[in-house]
Amino acid sequence: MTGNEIESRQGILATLARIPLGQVSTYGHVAKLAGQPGKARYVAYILKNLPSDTEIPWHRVINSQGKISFPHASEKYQEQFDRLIEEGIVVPLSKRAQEEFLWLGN
DNA sequence: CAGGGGGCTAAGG
DNA sequence: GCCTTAGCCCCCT
Repeated sequence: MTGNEIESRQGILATLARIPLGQVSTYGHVAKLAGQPGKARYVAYILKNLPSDTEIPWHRVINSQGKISFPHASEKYQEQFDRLIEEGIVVPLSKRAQEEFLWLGN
C-alpha cells in the first residue's frame, strides 16, 4: 500500500470526526473538506466498513438530497433516523433545514 | 485484466 | 416528485 492511501483515509476520518453534534454533512462535502473532491463514494465506502464500536459519527452523513442513503424500510435507515432525532435533526431535510443544519466546515 | 457493485452526484426527462 | 444516464473512486471476485 502507498502512504497516500493511509493519508486519504485518515484525512476523511478526521473530517468526519469534526462534524458537530446537532449538524449533518454530505458524502461529497466531507470529501471536499478533506481536500479530496470527487471521492464521495469513497467516503461512503469508509463509513460502510467502520467497526461497530467506532467513535465516528457516521449517522451525521446524508446524501446531497438531504436524505438518508438507505432503503426507507431498512434497519439501518431506522437506526440513523433515530440517532438524528436524538440530536434534534429530522430527515429528510427541508431546504431551510439544510441551510440551518448542514455543516460547511470551520 | 475484466466485471460488478456500492450509505454518491449532477443533470435531464 | 420519480427514474435514467454518465461520471466518479474504490473494493472484491
